[in-house]
Parts: sequence; structure tokens; C-alpha cells
Amino acid sequence: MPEKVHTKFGGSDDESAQPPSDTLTPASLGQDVGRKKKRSKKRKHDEVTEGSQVPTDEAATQVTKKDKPSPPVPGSEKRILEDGVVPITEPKPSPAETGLPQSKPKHKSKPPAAKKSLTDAKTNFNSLRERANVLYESRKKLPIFNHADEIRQKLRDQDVMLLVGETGSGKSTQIPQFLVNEFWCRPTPAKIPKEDGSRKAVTVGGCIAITQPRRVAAISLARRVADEMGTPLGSSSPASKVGYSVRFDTSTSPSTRVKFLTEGMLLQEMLHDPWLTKYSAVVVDEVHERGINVDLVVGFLRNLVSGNLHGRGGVPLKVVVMSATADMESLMGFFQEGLKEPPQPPAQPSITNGEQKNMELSKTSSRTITACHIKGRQFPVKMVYSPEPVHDFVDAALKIIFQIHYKEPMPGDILVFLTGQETVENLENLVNEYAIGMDPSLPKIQVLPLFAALPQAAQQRVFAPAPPRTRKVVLATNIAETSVTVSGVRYVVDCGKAKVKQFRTRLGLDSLLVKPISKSAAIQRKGRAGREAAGQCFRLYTEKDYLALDETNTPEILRCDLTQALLNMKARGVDDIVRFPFLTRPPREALEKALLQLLNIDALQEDGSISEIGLHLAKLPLSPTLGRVLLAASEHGPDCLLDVIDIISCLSVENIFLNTTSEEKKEAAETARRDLYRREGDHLTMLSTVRAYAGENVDRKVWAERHLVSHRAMQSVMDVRKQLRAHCRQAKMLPREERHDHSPDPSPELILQSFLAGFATNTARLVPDGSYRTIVGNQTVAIHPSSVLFGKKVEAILYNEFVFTNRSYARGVSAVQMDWVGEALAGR
DNA sequence: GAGCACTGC
Repeated sequence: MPEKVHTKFGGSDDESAQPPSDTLTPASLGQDVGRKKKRSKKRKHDEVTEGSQVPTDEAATQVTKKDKPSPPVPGSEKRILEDGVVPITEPKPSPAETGLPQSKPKHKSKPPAAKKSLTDAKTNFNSLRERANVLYESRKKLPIFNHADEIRQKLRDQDVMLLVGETGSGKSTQIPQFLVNEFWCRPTPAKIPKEDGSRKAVTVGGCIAITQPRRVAAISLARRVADEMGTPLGSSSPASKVGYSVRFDTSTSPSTRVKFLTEGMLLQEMLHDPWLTKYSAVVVDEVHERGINVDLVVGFLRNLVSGNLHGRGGVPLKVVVMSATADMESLMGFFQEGLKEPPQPPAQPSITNGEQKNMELSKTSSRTITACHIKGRQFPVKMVYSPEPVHDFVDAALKIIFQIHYKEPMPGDILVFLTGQETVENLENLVNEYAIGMDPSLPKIQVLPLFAALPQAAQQRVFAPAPPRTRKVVLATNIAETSVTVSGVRYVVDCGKAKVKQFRTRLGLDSLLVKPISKSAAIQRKGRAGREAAGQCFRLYTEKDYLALDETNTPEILRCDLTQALLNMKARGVDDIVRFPFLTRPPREALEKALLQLLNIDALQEDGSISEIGLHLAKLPLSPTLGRVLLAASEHGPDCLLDVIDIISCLSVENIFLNTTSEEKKEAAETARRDLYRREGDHLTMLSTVRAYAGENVDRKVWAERHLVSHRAMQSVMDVRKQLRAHCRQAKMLPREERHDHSPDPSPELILQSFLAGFATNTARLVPDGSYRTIVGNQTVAIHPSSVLFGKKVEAILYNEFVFTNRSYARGVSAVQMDWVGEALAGR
């Protein structure tokens, strides 16, 4: 039994005690956790047919049309029942009454299973509306609901709004609905100047974009808002007003007015439509998470709203920036500074716009920024700090877990935040050990680990309610901070640390180190205890330590390699990177290093302007270096290109090989994988794996399990592969027709030489003492234990990644010849 | 001898 832990009670910093009634349910998020399968058409098909039988790609596209009408969403059905609503029964279509087009959706060849769906394409608009009416009652209870008029009024007067909405305020679902029927949100005829001086008549606006940092959030919010608006979702009906767009899965209709998309997706759209002419408003949600993409989006948006709008025919763009934390001053300053400046590019001859009203508006208003603060809805969470600094947080967590279990009433599950797989598994073993000796009259304990690398099925266990008389103890990494909501939690134990990736510009090295979290992360973790009832949060650090934490997370833009971000900016016509409005400006050295790297891979010309190659790279869903490899491979012909696409697909996805836990499994894995391993290194091993997986026509899932290959990762690999192949066909780098005959034996030389075109600086040679030293910089690197070349000695290595954990490792390693490296380095 | 979390026409 763990000894008693002394604790003191700190004050709770919660102000409201109202129950959150109508946020997205944990169940519905849990559904999608860890990129579940709803992603590609093919996988949807797999789900419907319920088998692991693998159809060929063609078969899959044949059978499934994108986005069958609203999926059987168990989560959402459940929640509606919970809301006390009668579930939908018989569909009674009456399109005439709804005023919606009578024509049925085009696709007819649906698998029979889909026909049974409650919300089939012959959508029951009546029941949709009934459901929406019922949901309206719970919407009215959201804290943000009473602010609707205020928000609408402010945005009529001004173009930029900052909105602080705490968790549970309902901002993500309600804001688009508040705005969608505003006059400024209508499609507006306008004339846009063309290069030859003439004007093109176009329609500007009509749609609202809402960005999200994560795919699952974009999709589940779209589903929810469609329900609330009483409209079918996405491409399921041409009348659908709500859609979404994430990589590999876009679901919109011609009448989409509200579109949820990932930040990356909006950036991609901006490359093709820099003025965002489809949109009347862009709502940027969850800005406080500060991923690099949101920083770019906000920077581009500031340029847009403070510019002269000629690319939009003078039609204003409304921008709503939403955040959960109150740190709005910096954002306010950021936009205000932009609006102080005169419109940036020298004004083109002013544009006459069809709608005079809009012109008036853009002249008179819009030069200031409005703000709005909405309280959240959370149950109170009592805070308990450690009285003394904790040295071993695994041990301290163990004690607290049992203290809670002994003292606190049921029900009430425990969520423990740890740093990584290793600490999770250690604590898992410890808790299980102690639980054996527990008083049998006490409720049981069920320990559930949760981290990203955990196989799907094991992750899902976290969402099942605990068996009777059992308390769940979920041991999680920071995956549970944002990405996943575990229901039933009333106690949170927070170790105060997290693993953080930091790119070190000077060394070109990524390090992954355990660091203290920020205050806002600590508050976020605490909040996980108060979602369903009053709860408690145990911090395994002192209150003094808490007060010393940074206010917010370090923005990703300060922690990552900037080449991709800079390439995107260059491709959008930002020539002077130094003058770009960064929300947080990265150090000059990091910017210079990234520019140099872009120059090295020929993405920029000597004068710093973007090259043809660079423009092409910016459009690829790859890092610039991997994109460069792809272009280099295409010069070696289609066979080499197809092979390189297979490898790149693996490299741009999480690890495809599963970690083995037990010793015996490890041996079995080694044996099973032996026929996949290639002595040339990891790149060719990945190729042989993709080829074997893709060539498996009976049951890919079983094949993956047998080879201890992650089926989930391989599904992503196939998605990326398909996307890249399609891109290359479109760019005429591959023949139009997909070949299904034999693939010739790969040429390791050509493949690895293609990789050197992007990774010439990621090379090391063997030195006499048996270690490897980088060819540029002479740093010591060790081959990562996950590599097939681990423990092997070759003349020189090429590696995909240089990471520091306990020491410097090269990951994704292949053997290369020194003279290839010499040529690659000389060629630049 | 080792794997924080996200994301992309």
C-alpha cells in the first residue's frame, strides 16, 4: 500500500458551476480518436462492409461514393438520446415542403448497407428539422447564445473581431450560425482586375470558413452544426449548407455556406485563391494552440484585411479570431498595427463594386477591432498542490491514485497526465501490482494506458465505461489534453511535464525533451476533471512551481524547422520575409537557415525569389525536402518515381513498424519481418513493405498483424501514396493510366541518389573509431535502434531525421557511397 | 537499444 500523501488544499480558480450540457460529446470525439477510419472513401467502404477483405483501389472507388449521407454516427445518436430526445424513426421525405431540389443525389450505386441509414440521401428533411428544433433548446442554454445580437452588431460595424470563449461556451458551433444570414455574408457580384487591365465579373463571398487545428474536430463540428441547422452534411445532398474539408476527405456541396476546415487546408486554398474569394468570413478557432499553420493563417489574414481588397473586388472579409485563453492583448495589437498602416500594395485603380453598401462599409468602418469575452461552463474543480517538490512523479502519482481510490466516492474515474509511453507503462505496472494487494471490499481498479502509438483497439478501451464497481485509471500522455476527451473523469493527476519537440537551427537537429508545461496547459489539464461533475485536480508540483510556469505554450513557430512555412510564404508572394507580420517573430538565424535550405534545394533563385521548382514544391503535401526528392526521382523515370513515392509516403507518416512489447513477440516480429528487410537500409525496407502490403489481396489487416506492421499507419501510407500518384499524373510526371502489371525490381542507386537531392546535408561517414560523423558539421550521430542498419558499419549513411533524445540519433537510415554524396553536395 | 502531440489541393 502506498503510504499516505500529505496534501494541502489550494484555492479553486473556477467561477462558474453550471453544468456544460451541450458541447460535443466525449463519445463522439472518442469515436474518431486517433484518426479513425472515416478518413478515406475506401475505408468508409471497409466499415460498411464490415470486413477486413481488401478491395482493390478501383473496386473501392466504384462502390463507394464520397460521403454517404450521414453516417451511422453512434456517438451522435447516443447523445441525442441523452438529451431526452426521441430518436428518429421513419424517414418521411417531403422535399416539396422544404423547398429543396427534388432531384436525388447523383449516385445510385451504393452498397446495400448504406440504404438502411436513417438519414439517407432521400433525406428526411422534416426529421432533420425536428431534430434541429430540439437541439435549438439546448443551444439556447449555451453561454454564448445571449451574445448573438451583440456579436452580429459588432461585426456589422467592424471587420475584425477577437473572441475569447472559454471551454464550453459554444463558440465553435454557434458563431458560424450567428453570422451565416447576415447581409454581408451574401454572395456579392464584383469585378476583379485582371493582369491585362480588364475586369472580370465574379461572385465574391457567400461562405464562412472556420478553421480547426485537428481533423477530427473539423469533421465532428461540421456534423454537429449540420444537425443544429437542420441540413444534411456535406456532399450527401446538393442542398447541404454545412460541409468540411480536411486532407483526404472533403465533403461540401454547391450550397455549402459554413465550412469547417483544418488550418493546413485553408493555407492550401490560399495558395490557389489568395484573396479567399469564396468566403465572406474566416473564423480562426483555437488560436491559443499556436500551431505554425495558425500563425501563417493569421499573418496572411492580417495582410488581407489591412490591404486594399482589390482582389476581392472591394468586398470586405470579416475575420473572427477565437481563443480559449484571455491572452488577447497581443492579438489585438497585432491586428491594430496592420490597420494603422496604409493599404499595402500600391492601390490598383479603385474597384467599383456591385454593391455600394459594401463599399461604404469598408470605407467607414473596419478600421478598428472589436472584442468579446464569453464565460465558459465548467463544474468547479478543487485544486490540490503537492506540499513539496516531487522528484519521482511516477511514484507520487501512484500514491495519489490510491489515495483517491481509498478516500473518494464512486463513480469518478482518474486521468493521469504523464510524459510518454515509458512512464505510462511503468506506472501501469506499478498500479496493477499494488491493486492486487488491495482490500477486496474496495471497488476494483482498471488501468488503461493512452498514448498515440497505442494500437487503435487499445485506445478505444479508454472510452468504454468502467465495469460495475470498478474505477478507471487512465494513464495518458498529453494526447488527452486536446485531442481526446475521456468521459467519466472527476480526478486529474498532473505531473506538470510534457515531452516537447524543439528544432535547433544551428545543428539542424530536432530534440525531444521533457519540459515543464505552461500555465495554460496546466489549466487545460485541470479542466478535464470538471466536464461532467465537480472534480479535483492533483498537481504533482508546488503552487510556487505553478506560479513560475510560463503563461502559454511556446508557439510552434519558435520550435520548428521553418523551411516549409517560408516556402509557403514565398509561394504566396511574400517576398520580404522579414516584413511579414508574424504573430511571434522567429529569430533571424532560424529564418536565414530556412532560406538557405530552400536555396540549397533549388526552391529559390539566387535573388531569393521563388523558382519554378519552389512553386511546384509548395503545392505538394510534403516537406520541401521530400518534395525535392520526388522531383529528382521523376527525372529518373516513372519506375523510380513510383518507388520513391512509396518510400516518401512512409516517411511522411508515423512509424509503420509496431513496437514490440514482449521479448517473444519481438522474436516473432523479427522472423516475420525478415523478408521485408533490405540490407540497403530503411528506405528500401519501406519500399518492400509497401509493395508487399499493396500486393496483399486477401486480407491486408491480417498481413499487417502478422508482420507487426501498423495497419493504421499503412492505411495512411496508402492515402498519401494515392494523393502523390494523382498529383504526379496531373503534373505529367507519370503517365495518365495507372499500371497494374508488374513492378520491375527497384534500383537502389537511383532511389538513394534521388534522396540525396533533398538530403545531401543529412549524411554521415564512418570514422576510424567506428562511429559516424556528419559530413557537414562533423557531429557525432548514432544509428537509431529502430533502423535496420542499427549496429551495422557502412561507408556512409543518408538519414531522414536527426533527433536528440538521450543522444543524437539518425532515423530513417540507408547506406550510400561517399562519391554519391560528393556529387550531390557539389551539384549545389 | 528506443518511440510528446498535431497537420497538408
